[in-house]
Amino acid sequence: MEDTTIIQRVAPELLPILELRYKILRELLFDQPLGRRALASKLQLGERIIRRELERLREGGLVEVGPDGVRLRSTPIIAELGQLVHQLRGLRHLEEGLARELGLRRVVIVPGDLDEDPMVKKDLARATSVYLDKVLKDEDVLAVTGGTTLAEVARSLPLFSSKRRVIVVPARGGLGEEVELQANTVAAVFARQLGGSYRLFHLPDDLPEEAMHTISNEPKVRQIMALLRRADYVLHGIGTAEEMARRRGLGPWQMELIRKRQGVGEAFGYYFDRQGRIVYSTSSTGLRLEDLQGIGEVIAVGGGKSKAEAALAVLSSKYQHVCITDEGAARVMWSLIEGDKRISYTEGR
Amino acid sequence: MEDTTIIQRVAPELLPILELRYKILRELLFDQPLGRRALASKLQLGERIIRRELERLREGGLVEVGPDGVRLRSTPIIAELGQLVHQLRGLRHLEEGLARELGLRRVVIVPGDLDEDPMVKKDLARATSVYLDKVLKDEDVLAVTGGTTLAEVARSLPLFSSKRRVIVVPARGGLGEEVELQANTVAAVFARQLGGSYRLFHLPDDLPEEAMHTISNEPKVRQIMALLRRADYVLHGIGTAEEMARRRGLGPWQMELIRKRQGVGEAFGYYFDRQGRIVYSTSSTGLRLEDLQGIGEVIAVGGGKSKAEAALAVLSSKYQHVCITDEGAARVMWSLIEGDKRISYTEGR
DNA sequence: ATCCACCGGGACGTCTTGTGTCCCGCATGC
DNA sequence: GCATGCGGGACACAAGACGTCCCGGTGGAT
Repeated sequence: MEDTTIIQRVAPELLPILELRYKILRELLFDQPLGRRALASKLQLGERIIRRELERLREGGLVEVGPDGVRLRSTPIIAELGQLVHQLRGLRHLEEGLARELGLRRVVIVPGDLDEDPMVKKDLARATSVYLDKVLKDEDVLAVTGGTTLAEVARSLPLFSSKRRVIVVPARGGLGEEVELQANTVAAVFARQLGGSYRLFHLPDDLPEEAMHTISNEPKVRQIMALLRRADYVLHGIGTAEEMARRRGLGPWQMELIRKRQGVGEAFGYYFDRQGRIVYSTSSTGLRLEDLQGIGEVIAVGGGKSKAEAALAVLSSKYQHVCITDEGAARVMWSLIEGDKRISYTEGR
Repeated sequence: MEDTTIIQRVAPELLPILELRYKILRELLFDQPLGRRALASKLQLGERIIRRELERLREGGLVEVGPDGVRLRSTPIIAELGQLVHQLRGLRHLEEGLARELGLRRVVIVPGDLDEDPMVKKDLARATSVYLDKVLKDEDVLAVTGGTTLAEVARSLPLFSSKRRVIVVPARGGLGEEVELQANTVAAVFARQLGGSYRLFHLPDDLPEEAMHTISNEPKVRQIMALLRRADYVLHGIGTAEEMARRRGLGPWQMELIRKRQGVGEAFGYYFDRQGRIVYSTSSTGLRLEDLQGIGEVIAVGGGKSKAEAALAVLSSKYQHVCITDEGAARVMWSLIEGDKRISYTEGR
């Protein structure tokens, strides 16, 4: 295991420290001597912060301080520090790049590839719980879908630092899958692990539209729908169009249509092409896509190279705010984005 | 340059953090689950400290916390962390080992070997100024000898974080060397750099004993001697017996006597063998060896493989409290100590 | 020679974080 | 049922971080 990997796991707080000092040293590489007010201004940092950091850099023999400002004492180490920072940042670059390209608030990437290592699902789950632990507050409403990833997330919730009195609601109805993977069950496990409460949704997710209309007038259903629409957080898995079409029991002509229209990703019964455009939809009970616009934060979770295209499709729909994925999927997404840019550039010439 | 070397220079504060976390994880390797009060007790640390560290280790996925205590989640990383800590400690082990073996309060080692790289003298000087910066207070009295190393130290004093109103006194008289290397000059440069004051010692260091007696009754000389005897710190260089005998102008029969008696190191006109026993002495003006016993802290500075034996001789005399040296000298000192131990062991059987 | 701009160092008040210590409810073993 | 150890919560106090301002020094421009 690389030293940088150990440090990332054991003392991740080193990175911001090194980043800051590298920033200062690099600035001095371009222009020296500089005073700390000038450095503070250039780097948009507090004067006191710069003073503290310069003190430490001086103690380490990297700079010397004179009446006219600060000078470097050792320049070769700066490039090597830059490389170290880059290594420690590791997936941080990719996280930030994808967040920027996809217009997301946050991307969290765990090492590995779910396609190659099933244990990565546990890491995805752990990262999701850590994230939720940071954002969830008492009395928040959390809507969750089903599926294997979210079931694993639910099992990981003991990682929470403290009980949280949230209301957990299934974001969709049952899909005829194993009871353990249904949104109802996931919601119940979530709630129990968090010390909160939950509401159940005793409906299938694939009713005919007429029945859907009739049932949506039921008071209980309206109540759950109202709760769902004001959820603070929605947590949902990412599926490929093909996989989800099969799970929803779509017929061959429907699947052919989706394929023909190049649908690759699915969420909430909607099928998206690579650009995030809806190419097909099935009615579904529970939250609909347009309901997501009123949600505080929509978190998509999923990993594995094979799901990268689906993830990109779903995320390009601009309904999500946060994505938690693995390195395998992230790298493929990045390549696809880069490829898209090259095509756009070629088309523009 | 190794990553660990970069970290040592740019963010040395990482080491105590990793050491602490390694300590906790290693304890759990032996015995788990453990509660934080038990860990606090075993490791002699505050309960709140342990709680904070466990929180971070939990966030990093290294441990999991249950109602019955803390368990490890990932054991292979612990051995690797141990190796990383060992690497980061670098010369710290040698510093602590030598301090222990020589009964010193502190040993400071800078990388490199003065015999191979003259720049190491600058590093020795820098380390000495950093050390003095930490210990010197206003109104302290500092006695300094001469020589090239201390002249370099004097030039390095701008590294001090703030002016210090200390009184600097030459610890000995002139030796007929270049004026720049004389204790008087070194003292003056020290004082000027520190913003303090200094006293001069207008005497040669190698007067005949009768003249020494006569002059020691002079009021001015008595005054300086009184000041020297109550010095808070003495800073002196380390010389080989041969080199110093030559500088002091000793005759061939005297040098032969020192050699015959296996004198290898010299300080304050005293010549020591490997065990720190005095094998010869010349009268000298200024501080005498026995005066050192009343000094708060005696700091010896010197480096280079070729001086290791001399350093060991001087330090074995038990007059010093702190030693600042380089890695070249330190490693040879360590080997000599280990060799002494083997000889003692063999002789004991 | 004077003025101005920038420098480092000093310092103070406020805010944030760290730490020691204690307590509560839970779980387990006897 | 009791004792012991657990994690989590919380509070008071201590320590450190930070923002902000000021002073004297330095050097360049006029």
